[in-house]
Amino acid sequence: MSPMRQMQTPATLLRPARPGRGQPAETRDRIVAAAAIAFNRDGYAKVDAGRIAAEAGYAVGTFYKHFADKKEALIAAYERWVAAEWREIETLFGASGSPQVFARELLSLVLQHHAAWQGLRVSFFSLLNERPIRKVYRKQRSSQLAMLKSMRMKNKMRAHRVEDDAILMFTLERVCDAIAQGDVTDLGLNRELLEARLRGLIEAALI
Amino acid sequence: MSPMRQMQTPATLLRPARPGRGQPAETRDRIVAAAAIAFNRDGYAKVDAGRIAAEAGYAVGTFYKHFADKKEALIAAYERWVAAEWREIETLFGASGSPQVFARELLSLVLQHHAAWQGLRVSFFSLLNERPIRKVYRKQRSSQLAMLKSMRMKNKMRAHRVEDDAILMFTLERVCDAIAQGDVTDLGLNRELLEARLRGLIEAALI
Amino acid sequence: MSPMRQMQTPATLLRPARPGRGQPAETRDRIVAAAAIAFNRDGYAKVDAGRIAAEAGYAVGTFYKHFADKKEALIAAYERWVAAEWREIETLFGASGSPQVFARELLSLVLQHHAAWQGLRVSFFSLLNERPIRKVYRKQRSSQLAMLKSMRMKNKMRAHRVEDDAILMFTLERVCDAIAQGDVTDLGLNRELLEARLRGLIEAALI
Amino acid sequence: MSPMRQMQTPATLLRPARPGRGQPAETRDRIVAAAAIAFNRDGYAKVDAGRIAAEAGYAVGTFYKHFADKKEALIAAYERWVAAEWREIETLFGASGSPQVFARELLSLVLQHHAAWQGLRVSFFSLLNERPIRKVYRKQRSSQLAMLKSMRMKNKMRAHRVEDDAILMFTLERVCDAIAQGDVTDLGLNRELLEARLRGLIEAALI
DNA sequence: GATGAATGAGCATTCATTCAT
DNA sequence: AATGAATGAATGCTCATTCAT
Repeated sequence: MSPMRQMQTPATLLRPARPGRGQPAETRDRIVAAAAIAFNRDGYAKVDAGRIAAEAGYAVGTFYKHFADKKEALIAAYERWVAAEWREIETLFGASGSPQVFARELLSLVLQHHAAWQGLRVSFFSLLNERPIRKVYRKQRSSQLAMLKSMRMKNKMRAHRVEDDAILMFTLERVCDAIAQGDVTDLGLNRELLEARLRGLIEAALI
Repeated sequence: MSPMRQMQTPATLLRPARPGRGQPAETRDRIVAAAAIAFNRDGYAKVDAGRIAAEAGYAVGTFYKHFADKKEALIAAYERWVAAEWREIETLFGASGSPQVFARELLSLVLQHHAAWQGLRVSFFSLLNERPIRKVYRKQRSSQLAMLKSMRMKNKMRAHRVEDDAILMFTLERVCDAIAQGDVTDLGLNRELLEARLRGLIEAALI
Repeated sequence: MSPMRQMQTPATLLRPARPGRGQPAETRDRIVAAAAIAFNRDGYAKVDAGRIAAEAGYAVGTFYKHFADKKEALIAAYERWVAAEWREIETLFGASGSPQVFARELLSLVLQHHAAWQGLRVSFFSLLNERPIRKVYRKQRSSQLAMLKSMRMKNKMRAHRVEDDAILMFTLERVCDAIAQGDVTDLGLNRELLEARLRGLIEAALI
Repeated sequence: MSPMRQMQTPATLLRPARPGRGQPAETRDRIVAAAAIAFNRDGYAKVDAGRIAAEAGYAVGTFYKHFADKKEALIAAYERWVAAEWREIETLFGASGSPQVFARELLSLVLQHHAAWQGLRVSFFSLLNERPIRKVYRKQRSSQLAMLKSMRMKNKMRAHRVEDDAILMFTLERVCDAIAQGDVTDLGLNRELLEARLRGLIEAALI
């Protein structure tokens, strides 16, 4: 997971045989990472806390030291995933030049993320009717819209409606899911064209 | 086990009279209907076959006479829901006059359906990584695109790309979900404006 | 099952479409035959009454018209099997000449029967602790010993102890089971030698 | 679910104190012992894992921590039983003097074992057509034959065929089963004579 | 005599969670 | 901080049996 740490000191000196005790935050982090992978691979319902813990190198008890329940780990995994995606989007935005280039790179990024973490997304959305999940979901959405807005402002783009941002976001997300899940080719759609249309929508929003 | 009990009271008093035999198709239908409601209300994972059966007026065993497993009932419920929605859409399309009217009515219909069956949709999509669910899902999508196409043709609309239909469909669906789930107001978005934009997209597709 | 009946009259005149009503004894017989095959193939616990009925060409209800419960069908199937075996043994005994020939033919017959109906035997013996099964089992054993005795008497063989008959019977049965189940080759035993020894035991009993 | 309940009474009053953690091996052992007794008493099909666990002093879950399924517990119980029997036989063999004494003691031992564990044996053999059961069965048989051989060798007995050992083993086992199950007296056989014959066979094999 | 829809107790198995060590 | 043995409620599913038609 984090090969860097192991290079600083001989691993055997730092760690007593099994995982051993480390910074709580590190432990939590490893578990979140393992949870993300497991949920993504097998789906929320098919992964049990014990398995996540084991894959992170710990015992079940440790899992429950860090999370009140399984759901909490899912939330943490999802939040981390969203944060990572938006961090990259912001980087992209800061770096790129023309709207065309940005649109191309953004789409490519989103497609990649959705393809790689499809299962995690499905896991999260399958619990959307649970209070805490919904709450987190809305918080994310809200901050995404805010980011979009600030992105546009920084570039002095012309006034724009949040509603249009929202529609763009939903469309982009939904279509990328479809592409990532392979629906698109299965339905006989031309992926190139589809992507071109999406790029067009993004560009239009940036002017 | 305790044959004595049977002597104490006539069997007819002990049992609330069998529902009596009916057409298997009717029975199945009642169970599908009950399943749709239950999944929608509580979510796939929280409903057990026994409960569905009971709500339909039968015993568990009867459920399993008609469905190989819980998943099969979910599929049946979902298919029935989709079919109902598209039946109404077609009726609408046949009846309405101007694109404006049609767009307004279509949106209203879709919003209503999504609001009413949000939980069923989430239930279905939460199993999207299971082979049979995905298969059904794709079949549905495919036939929806075909319907869209034939709808456009009947009205001699100008040539149109399937890809654009697909994007419209995804956008409409996703935004309606968001509205139906209450995200929209929660995010401080103007629902009226949002709906207006969607109507605009629909109208544009119909010309 | 009984092709003869069908030759007397065009089947369509005699039988209303499906199995139709026939002599109760015939129906019962067909079910017993199907039960024997099913139990033998899948084992008592894995066969359900409905399946037996279906394989005999009837519905479950019919099964329970003829048998109080599943066990009863097993008993009937087993009894029929034992009866068949001993009928053949008696025929053999009546026909054959030298003890050597009889021993060879008897062994061959028993081996064949055990190999063909191993699963039925296991099914039956798995319920040996149930009262009715045990009762039937003892009745069978008893009449087998009686047959053995009368067989020996008819041939004016020298006085012999029932106990020796019993031991022979058990040995023959047990070793034939082992051979039929393939244990023998699996254990690296020489089947030819084993059979020779059994023939020797049979011959010794006949002198 | 109902946190209220926990406020009404201290948890310690509600729960009969956990058995506390013990060595996993000990736990497993207790469960195997309980399983042997339960299967022997009621038969494989009539015992459920929960009952076995309870009789061993644990909850169902603990049973499944140690065994993949019910079958596995049956296998463990049977293996333990066989091992115990052969351990005693070897002890007997090492200790005894004349073949006559050994034969008498061996027969007595086997009779006792079969009488006491008849139900466990029937349980095991009722699953003989399942792959894992058969495998275990053959392994047992194989090692039994090997033990017999080594026993004979240690005593410089004259060369002997494995096949004869096998026949002796099967005969002894089958007749002891019959005696243990009470068939013998029920069939009007003289148990003394029967046992005498068996002793004779054993002695003959030892010279 | 035959049917087969309906029943529901029964059972195997899982897994989130706890807590003594 | 970490462990992992133990818990037991929950759930999916089966199947012997009944009985109205």
